[in-house]
Amino acid sequence: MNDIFEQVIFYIKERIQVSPSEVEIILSYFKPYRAQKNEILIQQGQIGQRTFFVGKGCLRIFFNNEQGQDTTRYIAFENNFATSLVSFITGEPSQEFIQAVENSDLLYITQQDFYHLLEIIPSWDKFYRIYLEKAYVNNTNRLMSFVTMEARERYHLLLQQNPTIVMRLPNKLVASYLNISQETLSRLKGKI
Amino acid sequence: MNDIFEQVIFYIKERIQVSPSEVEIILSYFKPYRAQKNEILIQQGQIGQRTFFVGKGCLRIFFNNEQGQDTTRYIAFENNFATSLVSFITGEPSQEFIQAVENSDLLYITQQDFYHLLEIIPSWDKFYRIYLEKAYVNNTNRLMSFVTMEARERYHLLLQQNPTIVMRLPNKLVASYLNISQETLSRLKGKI
DNA sequence: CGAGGCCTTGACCGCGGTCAATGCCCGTGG
DNA sequence: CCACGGGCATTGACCGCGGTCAAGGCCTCG
Repeated sequence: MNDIFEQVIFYIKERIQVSPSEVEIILSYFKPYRAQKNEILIQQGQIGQRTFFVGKGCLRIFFNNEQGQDTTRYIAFENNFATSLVSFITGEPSQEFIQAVENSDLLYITQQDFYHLLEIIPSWDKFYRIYLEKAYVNNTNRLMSFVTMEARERYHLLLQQNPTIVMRLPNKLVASYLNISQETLSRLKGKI
Repeated sequence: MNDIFEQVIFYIKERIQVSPSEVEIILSYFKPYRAQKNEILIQQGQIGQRTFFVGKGCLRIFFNNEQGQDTTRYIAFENNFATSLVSFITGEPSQEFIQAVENSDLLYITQQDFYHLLEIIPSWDKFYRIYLEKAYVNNTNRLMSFVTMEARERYHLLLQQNPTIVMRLPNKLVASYLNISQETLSRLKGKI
C-alpha cells in the first residue's frame, strides 16, 4: 500500500542525505493521487503549481502552438518527477499542460510546500538544485536536437537514447515528442 | 579600476545576502580577463569550465550543426553571467563555444572554485539556484519559440523582448540567434 | 585605393506539413 | 457473437517555408 511512498523516498535518498525524522516530514507533504488515462492534471493558464512523482503509469508535459497541434516537452515514466517547471519557478500561469498518458499512480506536492521544505530541510536545497540541473541539461539537449538535427536524425537519436518512448507510446505521442507530424513519423518508420 | 568587481558584487547583492567578509572571499575567486573581439573563450570539446561575468562588451554561447552553421543559444551583455552550463553541470566536454562578440572586460571563476563557494558560503547555494532557475526559464522559452513559431514570428518577438540584440549586433549574429539564415533575416527585415 | 566581410536580392529546391482517402484495430452495444 | 463506430496509422498528392547557391553592391579598415 505504501509502495509509492517507498519509491519516492528511494528516489530522494539516491540524491541527498536525509535523517529518518526528515523523511517523515518530507513524506507528510506528499499526497497520493490516482489519475485516469488522458486526464489533464495541469491546465494551460493555471497557476498554483504542483510537482508530480510517478509511481506507476506515465505523464507528459506539452504545450500548444496556435494551429492546435501540441509538442510534448517531457515524458515521465515510473520513478520520475514531472513539473511545469517554468510556471513553478516564476509563479506565472503555466504555458504547459500536464496529462496522464496512462492510468497512473501519482504523488504530488504543492509549490508552496515544496518551497517550505527548502526552509525546514537543510538538504532540500541540494535536492532542488540537482533537480533543476537535470531539467536544465535535459531541455538544453532537446533544444540542440531541434535546432541542429532534422526529423530522421531526431528519430534515430530517440531510438538510441530512449527506446521506451517509442515502444510504449502510440505514434501520435512519439511524433508530438519529436515535434513532427504523425504522417512524417509513419514515413520515417517505413523507410527503416 | 575596480569597477568590474563592484559590478559583480552589485549583481550578487541584488540576489542574495552576503556579509562584507563573504564578499571578500567571493571576490577572491573571480579573476579579470580582457577578451578581444571574436576571441573564443571556450572551445567545443573542452572540459574544466569557467563561468564568465561581463563587465563591458558582449559574449555569445553557440553550437555548431554538422553543416558548419552555428546557432547562438545565449547572448550576454553587460552585467550578466555566461556559462556553458551543461558542461559546467555534467563535467563533460562542452558541446558549446563561448565567444567574445566585442572587445570585452570579463571576470571568470572556475567550476571548481564555484562549487567550492557552495561549501563555504551558505547563501551561495541560493545564488546558484536562482541562476539555474533563470537559465532554465530562458532556455525553455527559447525551446518553445523554436518549436511553436515560424521565422517571422520569432523575429518580431525578439524585436519586442530584446531589441538590443537586433540593434547592437550584426545581422549575421541575429540570424544565428533566431536560427535562420542571414538571407531569410534580410528578407524579413525588408518586408517590414 | 584595394580587399575582404557583410548585406541584399534572385533562382531554385527539398524537407516536412496539410489534406484526404483508406485501412486497421479494438471496444461497445444490439 | 457480430456489426458498427471511432481513433490511430499509413499512403499519396500537393505545396510553402526557409535553406542553399550565386551574383552584385556597399562599407570598413588597413
